[in-house]
Amino acid sequence: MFSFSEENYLKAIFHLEKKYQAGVSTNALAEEMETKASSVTDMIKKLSEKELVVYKKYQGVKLSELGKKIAIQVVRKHRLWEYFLVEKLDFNWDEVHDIAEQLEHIKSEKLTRELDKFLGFPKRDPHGDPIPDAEGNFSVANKMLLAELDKEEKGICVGVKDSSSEFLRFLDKNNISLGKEIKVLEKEAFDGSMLIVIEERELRISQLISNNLYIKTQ
Amino acid sequence: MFSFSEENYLKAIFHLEKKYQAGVSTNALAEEMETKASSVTDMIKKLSEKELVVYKKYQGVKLSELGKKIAIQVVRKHRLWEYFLVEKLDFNWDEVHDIAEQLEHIKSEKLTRELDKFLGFPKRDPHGDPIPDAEGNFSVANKMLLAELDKEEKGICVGVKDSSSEFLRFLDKNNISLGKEIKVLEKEAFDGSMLIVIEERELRISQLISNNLYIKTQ
DNA sequence: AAATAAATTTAGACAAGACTAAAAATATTG
DNA sequence: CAATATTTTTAGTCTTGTCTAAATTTATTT
Repeated sequence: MFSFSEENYLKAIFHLEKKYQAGVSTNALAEEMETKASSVTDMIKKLSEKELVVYKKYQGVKLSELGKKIAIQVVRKHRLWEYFLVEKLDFNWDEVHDIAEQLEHIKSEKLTRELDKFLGFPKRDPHGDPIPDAEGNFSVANKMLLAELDKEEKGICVGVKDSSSEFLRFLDKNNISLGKEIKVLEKEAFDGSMLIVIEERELRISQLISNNLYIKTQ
Repeated sequence: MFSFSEENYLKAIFHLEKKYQAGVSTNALAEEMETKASSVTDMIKKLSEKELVVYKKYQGVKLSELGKKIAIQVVRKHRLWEYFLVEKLDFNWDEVHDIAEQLEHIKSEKLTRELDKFLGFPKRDPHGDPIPDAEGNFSVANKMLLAELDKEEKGICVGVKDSSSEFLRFLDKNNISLGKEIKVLEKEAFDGSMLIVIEERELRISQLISNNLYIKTQ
């Protein structure tokens, strides 16, 4: 059907469209794909001929309806496999990305459906990102950054913005993980740090941390 | 590490070596890989340069120790995934081959180890073929063809020789599946057909069938 | 608004893996 | 054992996806 490379481009455009609704620039895509701008131009032309993207020279690129559909299926597979690796094979949530990058390209609708069923139709992957259903619908999450919470407000940890191994290990070390409730006790205006309660423990975290933790509020 | 194509060639040579111990011919490999002899020559040269195979012009090809190790790992992954698909995702044993052909190339030693553990270290895949362990050892199977059994002998169905969908569906229809005991009641010298008992049912099967069913004897 | 800077595209090249057609080596046969 | 047939290899081409370097377009300055 579509090559790994084509699928990776579609997925990258899908993610970048959130930030650049007007159209994803060649350079932004090149950076995301860790390749050169000229290679991106080449690939965009091919995707455009296949009507997977809408492209006008020098104007950036957007996904077509078809392109978006395919991108979402790749994202769906990626996140289902991540869930599988963590929940069934005891992987740590900072180890699964590279393997899921491979597994997301396995072609079999039935496999994806059956995997979803086997996992109990999970709604979020181990990083808290929503898993689209078979039709491509996200059961949307009103997640926000912990940093946006005010004093005395609370929420449930549902994901991370920065998913680097370093950050994930920091969270593990401090026993911050998905599903746990976090309450803000104090916010320090001076440096943006906050004092939080998690599992009865008080913890002071810097703004860098609270800016990279997603929580779901009631 | 190695490309999908390289891994597929190594696997094909591994399988063909059972039949052609003296060396696998270019044509045999071309047929197995469903490609042209000239393409095979090209690839063999590359594998030879990487010391994955031993090759002398016009003399056929054999796996090196390294090549064999890699081939066995691919076979291991293929069979573990087949087992996963049938046992965990409720696939039928005639549906899993094409998907396992894709999954066998996923690169992660940890994934393979964890999958093996998750599945309970199975010894045979759904077609009855042995699954090598992490070190590449087959816990060998003394399987034989049902056709080789004599009157009044019995065995346990452990696999198929022909794994075409047609054959597998025939078996399902007649409720012949892995793990079931089969006893030979009569053998007809004239046409090679036999009368067997399986789960208290008597069934007459042709020699074509008994020649394609592997059983394990005590 | 011209001049410079930045972004993007084009042109030409390369590696992997495949193909066709032709040449060379090995096998088989009368 | 020469003649024919078969197998295998070589030579040259193609596609995919990438690259560098140069050209072109758009954006930003002064």
